Amino acid sequence: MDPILDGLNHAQREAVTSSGSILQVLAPPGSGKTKTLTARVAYLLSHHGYQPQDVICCTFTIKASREMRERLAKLIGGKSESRLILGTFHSICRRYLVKYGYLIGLRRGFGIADSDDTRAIIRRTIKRLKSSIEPKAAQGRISRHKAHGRSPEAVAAKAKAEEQEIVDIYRDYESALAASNLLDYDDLLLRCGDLLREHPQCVSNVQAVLVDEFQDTNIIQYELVNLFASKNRRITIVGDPDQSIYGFRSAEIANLKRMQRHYSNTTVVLLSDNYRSSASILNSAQEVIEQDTSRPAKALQATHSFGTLPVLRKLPTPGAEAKWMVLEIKRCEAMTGGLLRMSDFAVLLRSASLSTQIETAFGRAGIPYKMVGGRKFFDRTEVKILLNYMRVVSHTGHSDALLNIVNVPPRRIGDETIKQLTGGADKAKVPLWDFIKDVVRGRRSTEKKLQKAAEQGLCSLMKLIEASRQKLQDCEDASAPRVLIEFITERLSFQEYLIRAYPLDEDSRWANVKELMHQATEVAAFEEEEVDKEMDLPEIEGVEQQQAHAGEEALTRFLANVALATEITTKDEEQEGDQPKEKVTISTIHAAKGLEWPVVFVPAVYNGSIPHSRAEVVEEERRLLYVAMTRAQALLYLSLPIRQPRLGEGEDGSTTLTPFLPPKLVTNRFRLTGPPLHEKAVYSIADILRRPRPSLEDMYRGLALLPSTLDDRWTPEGEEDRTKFDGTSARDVDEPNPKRRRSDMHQGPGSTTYMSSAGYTMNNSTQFTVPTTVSSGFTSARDYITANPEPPVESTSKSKPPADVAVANKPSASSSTRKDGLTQASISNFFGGPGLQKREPVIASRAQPQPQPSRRYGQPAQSQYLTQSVPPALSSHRVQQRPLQPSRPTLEPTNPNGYTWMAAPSRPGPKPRMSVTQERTGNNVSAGTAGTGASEAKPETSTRGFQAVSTFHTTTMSMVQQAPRRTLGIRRSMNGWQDRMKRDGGGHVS
DNA sequence: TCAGCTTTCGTTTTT
DNA sequence: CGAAAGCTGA
Ligand SMILES: Nc1ncnc2c1ncn2[C@@H]1O[C@H](COP(=O)(O)OP(=O)(O)OP(=O)(O)O)[C@@H](O)[C@H]1O
Repeated sequence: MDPILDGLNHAQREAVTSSGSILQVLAPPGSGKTKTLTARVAYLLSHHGYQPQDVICCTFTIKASREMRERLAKLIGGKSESRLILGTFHSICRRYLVKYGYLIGLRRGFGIADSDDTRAIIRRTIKRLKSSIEPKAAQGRISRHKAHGRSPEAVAAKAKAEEQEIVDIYRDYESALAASNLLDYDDLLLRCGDLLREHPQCVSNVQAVLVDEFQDTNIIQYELVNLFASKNRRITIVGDPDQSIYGFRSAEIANLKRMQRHYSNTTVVLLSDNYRSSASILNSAQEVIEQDTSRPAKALQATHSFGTLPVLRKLPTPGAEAKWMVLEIKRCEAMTGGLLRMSDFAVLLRSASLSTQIETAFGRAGIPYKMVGGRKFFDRTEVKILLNYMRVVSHTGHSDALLNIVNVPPRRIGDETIKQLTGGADKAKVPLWDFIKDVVRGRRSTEKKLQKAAEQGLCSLMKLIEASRQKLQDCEDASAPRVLIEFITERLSFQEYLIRAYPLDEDSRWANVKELMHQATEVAAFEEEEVDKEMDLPEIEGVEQQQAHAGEEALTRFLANVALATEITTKDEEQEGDQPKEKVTISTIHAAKGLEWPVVFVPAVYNGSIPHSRAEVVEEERRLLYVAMTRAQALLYLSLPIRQPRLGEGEDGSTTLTPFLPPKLVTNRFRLTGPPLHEKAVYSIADILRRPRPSLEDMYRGLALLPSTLDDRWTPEGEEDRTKFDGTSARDVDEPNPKRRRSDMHQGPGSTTYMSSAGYTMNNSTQFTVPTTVSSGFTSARDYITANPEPPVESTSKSKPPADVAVANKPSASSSTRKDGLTQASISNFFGGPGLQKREPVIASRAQPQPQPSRRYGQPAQSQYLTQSVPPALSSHRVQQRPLQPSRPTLEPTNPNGYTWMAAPSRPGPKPRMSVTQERTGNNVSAGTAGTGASEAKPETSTRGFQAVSTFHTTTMSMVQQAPRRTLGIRRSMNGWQDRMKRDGGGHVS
């Protein structure tokens, strides 16, 4: 068998081997589109005899390109993958323009205008034109025009009155770019289109063109695809309309249809098997996307088991939300016996700005993370300064870069001087730099005489730039970027400057400078390794421009890479051990496109965040949530703070759950707290990840460090669980809730205050008083447990105690050396005991006839039964007997389109129904919009009384802090939580 | 006129 | 919190 087709299913193979010249692979997330595309590249090379340099493959991000190159290296080997023309549209276009741009009159050594340049230029012209348009808005509209290929003239032609202003700015902006020899992101595509239209011979070698994530291409990119393929007309694209999330950047889903219309011989292959996510995750995501009624129904079939039901968690505040993630990550890590590592977790955000609280919480908890997307390394001011120096050195006509550094570090060149200089340069119609040079040399003068100090400053700047340019001339290899950075930092006494300017964090800023140097070095090394990184086309007489000067070339390329880079490609930062960095990923949803993680958190799913308050198209926001959810393989956590202080001015800051998660969907497809992670749940995770199941011993091992084996630090309604505190704790909560405070004052500590903030039934409230009252008096968990060997009777009968509570309450707990009553024995019970290990394969593959939410196994009673060696089937029977009264219609695990349950189509009967019932009762909270926390009164009891009990072991331990500077150790006071909160709130530590 | 300080405002998503 | 505008002493 052809190794290329290994591990592909029938439909995938069909796509890979299709003889169709125009091929569209349309498929839902996780169906192996990228895998298929990669295989097709390999297939075309090996079976059609195409040369790698004759194949163009466009991915959406640089990261995706890298990954594909790596995958191909494994698939075909022989280094031929390095000759592929593979990259983002922008980087491929840049390569063509570097080689052939002169054919369309492009000046050599052009730079790329990043969004800062763009913004600066637009701001300047708006000021000059005295326009009242927001720079941001102007920028967006100009880019939109460009992305549709509309020149200023074209816009002007049919512009309405108010558009006229934009046209002026647009024109001005274009000429400013030209003056600085800059191309912006849109220009890269546009000009490359121009080039290939006028000189198709540049791509006359191209045999095949492949595009990933085609649903996110814009019109220009679509045209580019056609131009690339103009010789051989062999195009393969993969995409998924449901995952189109770049409409704000003028991406058009319609390109799919457009292509079908354009090429009547288009072959369309649909894939429907999902290999990534558990069926329960898929179900919920599917229901989200199906709310879009304009969308045609699509087949989507899970190949994995039902797995663990996704979580929709409510928490008091964003800060609590972040802490909750910390706890859940630690809980998952500790309870899965080494199955999950830090790099298996991802936090996906609608906006990068949401990351701050998460980052601080992770930092305090010692959870290693990396932030991708959002604020970029190359955007940091200190880095930016050096880069701008390099840009000026590389091309002195780059006036914007020059303006950015002309007075950094301070050279006594202020607003007035700058006004004189730019005004003079404008008048003389020469570039700013030339004008400055002339002024310094006394060949020209400004209207008003410059101050002496300013002139001196200009003089020293000129000397520096000239010296740097000389340095560059002398450096004739790829090390130029690094040499220059070093030279400039040296000459500027940059480190001293940083110390002076940023006394608070000069060290981290200097570290960034070091990192920049490192980046420059890496680029150099990279170049030497892969000389043929830039493709060469021996084609026609289109001779590439003489490489001019290797040093200059390396410099422009470095700067271009910086402008096009999303994140730094640091191979192995923080050495600190030979381990490859194990880190949680924090990312924007956009940047997570195409990726997958075993465990995914999507915080802040409230109205205003997603859909974003400024979003133009709600459907796109829904797709965004869909994309985020479908990144998860085994565990999916959505969450929201019920109060967001910064939101809504005079309001109480309460949030509303995103409309994309209507109550019915939440009730049916989500649980409200993190799942119990007992043996079977863990096995199911392992199976979905296709990893070996951890041993029970390993699973026990981590437990000692956990404050709780359950997600019970907050109530399912998202309030502080008062049983975790004594009465004074309100102020220890990171974001004190004013309401809560007030009620504290009225009712005094230690009482049942917290009920006032949640609409519990009386029935429940009587239960609450027990633990709450006790908590202020008892001295140790064990005391309490021995004093109350059994939970309150009604609770046992009416509610379902969390699994580990049942365990913790067993008398055997008293033998524990732990004060929380968690013994090895009880832990073992929790997991069902070693004896049970082999009893059932558990939810495994699609062959498994009964899709049951795995959390069923986590039901409290269950673990008790398990300890008694009752087979799961039986225990579920027992569970069903419990007096459950779901207040809502019990749902079939329905699935309108009939695909969600296909993982086990054979017997959908009563079983699933029962499981869903359990879901409901397990989390008896209002599934409705998260409002003020008023939950519906429900007949069934809550687990409150038990949470209190479980609290007792919870409170005794606090997490072990790994990071040395983060203090803490194992804490055994009854105030574990409380102390921790204090610390967490208080920040600094030893 | 410059530099440094305080104040204010607003905060999507990305190549 | 970071950028940008405003204010004030040198
Ligand atoms: N035939 C298969 N058998 C087993 N696993 C597969 C198969 N095809 C794909 N996978 C796995 O499914 C996961 C998703 O694959 P891939 O990333 O290619 O999907 P995708 O359709 O591109 O997803 P997205 O649309 O989210 O980008 C990967 O882990 C991949 O290894």
